[in-house]
Amino acid sequence: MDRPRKPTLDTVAAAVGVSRATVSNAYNRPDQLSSALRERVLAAAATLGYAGPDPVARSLATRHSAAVGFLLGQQLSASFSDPALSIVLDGLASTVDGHDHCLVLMPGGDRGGPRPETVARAQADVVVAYSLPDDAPALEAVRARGLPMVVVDQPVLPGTARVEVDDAGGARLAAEHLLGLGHTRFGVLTFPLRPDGHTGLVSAARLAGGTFRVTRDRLTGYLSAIGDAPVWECSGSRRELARTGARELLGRSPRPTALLCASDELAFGALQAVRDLGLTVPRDVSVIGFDDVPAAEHADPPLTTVRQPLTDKGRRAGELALRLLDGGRPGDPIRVAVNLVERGSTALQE
Amino acid sequence: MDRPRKPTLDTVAAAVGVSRATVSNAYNRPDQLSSALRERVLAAAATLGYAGPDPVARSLATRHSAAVGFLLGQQLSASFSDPALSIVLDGLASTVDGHDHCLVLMPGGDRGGPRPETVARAQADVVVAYSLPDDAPALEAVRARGLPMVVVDQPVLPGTARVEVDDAGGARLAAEHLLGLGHTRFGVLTFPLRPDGHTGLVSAARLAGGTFRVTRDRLTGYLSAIGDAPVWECSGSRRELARTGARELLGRSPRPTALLCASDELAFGALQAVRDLGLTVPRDVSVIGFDDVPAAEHADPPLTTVRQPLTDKGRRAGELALRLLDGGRPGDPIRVAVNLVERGSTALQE
DNA sequence: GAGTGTCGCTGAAGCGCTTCAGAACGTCCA
DNA sequence: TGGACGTTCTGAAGCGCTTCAGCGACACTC
Repeated sequence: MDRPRKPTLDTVAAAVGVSRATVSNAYNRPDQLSSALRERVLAAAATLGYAGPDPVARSLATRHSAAVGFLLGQQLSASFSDPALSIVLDGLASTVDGHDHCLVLMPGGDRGGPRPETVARAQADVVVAYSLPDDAPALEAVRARGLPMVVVDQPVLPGTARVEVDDAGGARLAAEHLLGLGHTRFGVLTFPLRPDGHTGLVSAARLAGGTFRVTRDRLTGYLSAIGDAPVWECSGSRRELARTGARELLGRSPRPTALLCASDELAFGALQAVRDLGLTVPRDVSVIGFDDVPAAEHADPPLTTVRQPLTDKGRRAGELALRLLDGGRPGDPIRVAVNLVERGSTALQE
Repeated sequence: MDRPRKPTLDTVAAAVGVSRATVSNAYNRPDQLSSALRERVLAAAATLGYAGPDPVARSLATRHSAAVGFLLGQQLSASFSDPALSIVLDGLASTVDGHDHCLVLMPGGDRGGPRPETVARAQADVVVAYSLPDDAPALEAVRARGLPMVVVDQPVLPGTARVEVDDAGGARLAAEHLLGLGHTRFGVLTFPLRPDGHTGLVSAARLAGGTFRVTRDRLTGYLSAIGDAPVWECSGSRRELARTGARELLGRSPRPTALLCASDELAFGALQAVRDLGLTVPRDVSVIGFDDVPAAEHADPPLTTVRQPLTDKGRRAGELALRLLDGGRPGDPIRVAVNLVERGSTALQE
């Protein structure tokens, strides 16, 4: 069953009796031919069932592909359930989408980031990396291909554009807020330090050897202000995991009076855990988050948290990506600001 | 500033002193040359900084691109906050990722589905469409390009592979459950019938003219069992919108004793609305959802809902996509099963 | 009426790769 | 010894497009 061969530029050119260049121009540079001829070309294309220049061939000839690659540190499912990531991605998408670009998603497996083979085959001419572990093999694969890259929340890589957040500073802000309220006994809840599925209390060695920069920085920010405190690591930024972890932390004696969480998502789990134990936030336990996702404001009680401009981060990343796409230089890192948003989940500790 | 031209196959071939075909074989058909030579080629490539065959050129030559396109009915932001979509996408991704394929996301604008231009330029050789409106222009664009397509939750398109769910049957199951519990006064909460941002009560005409098949079917399922009932349409499947809508419905007199929601996400908003009014689920109001996303089980109270196997749906879509990629025929539609999961959000109505 | 533009179109090179039909050179068996 | 076969490598065609120099032809200008 040989289906009719797909029409190409040549097919159309032959049908109209013009050169191939002219048909190409009809699609790409309407000013290069008379509009009458252009109409004839387009009409012929329509009757022949020609849907326009083949994207792959066009990419080869023009040497760019109108696609932005996105390197994810986790599986797609985890990514999609992470509101912070979703918002960043949305900011990014809203920027690049307006320019007829597609997003090529390269999800990470368990090993922290996409497989290098996936990167090697992906048709994108700029790549955005987001919260990968420092040693993700995909980063090397991107470098090897010589693709321009913008890294968000990521280790400093030479030659890349960057969007940075002062995670440590933000975390310190949160810790100092609690200190100012008179808290002295803390528990810390965090998402992974390494992509190995670990759950439980974190040793100093593990903390120091963490490969997720964001995690390390937030924890460092917390601990540098409050001194030593038990840190519970969840294997993902999921509230159910945090609920379990928070119960562990609250079960220690003396019981912490404040829980510092590496993300809002974890803080939501902590709020639930406090309720589970018949305690009240913030009377018995203060809880503080990080990110300020939309749900933070609507939590019960509304969550005190460190705000980072997530949409903006994504948008900035998108703009940088577009700039690199145009052959621009990476330029200086863009730093976005963080600030503390005081709401109802933290209170004075008598 | 002319950066050194990127090495190509020829560069490597020249360096090693072999033909271009041999270098190509070193990457693609190791059995076609001695392993000693292969080693030399690969070593030369490494020192030259050659990262392997260019994906675009390779795609042009082989006429396939190892990418699966995904047509989204909504903007990326909405997509990422939709747990059901996320789970489907994850199932899909886990299937195609194992085969070194990437996912090319084509987000929809406000108009219901991606712009045709985006589709025309996307480098994918199979496309998965998910919950687009019946009349999405992107569908026509895919057809025009002659790309194979698998449609999920979608109108029947000739020549496409399909994954289907009995939405109407599932909804009827839910409605009959409530009827069996003695309920007689209902309210229905739904996500959009058309991609026009409408919020508020739904007229019969609007219902009949809805362009989202899933919405239409679920509502039809509900209403065919319970008879007439007020239907509130939210402009997205977001719990905050549902919370508002549910408050409206519960404000009517006589007050409904049961709320049927087109998705779990909407049901979560409904639960909140009931609480807002100082009422209790399920004593005062029963609430039922659709999808059975993971959070349904952990809701307060745990949500009675119609379960559809979301991950499985995505996986099936992925398998179909891979089959089409291999030149396979679409075959018969795959139907996945739905069933009622009774939990704590529904109860007898005295 | 020679010089200068502009407009509309074409020819041909080239983007970086795959692939297929051989060529060259053993090896093996009869 | 010679033919059949394998193995290893190569030459060249071709994937479908963009783009750039250039060519007529026609319209202006002084």
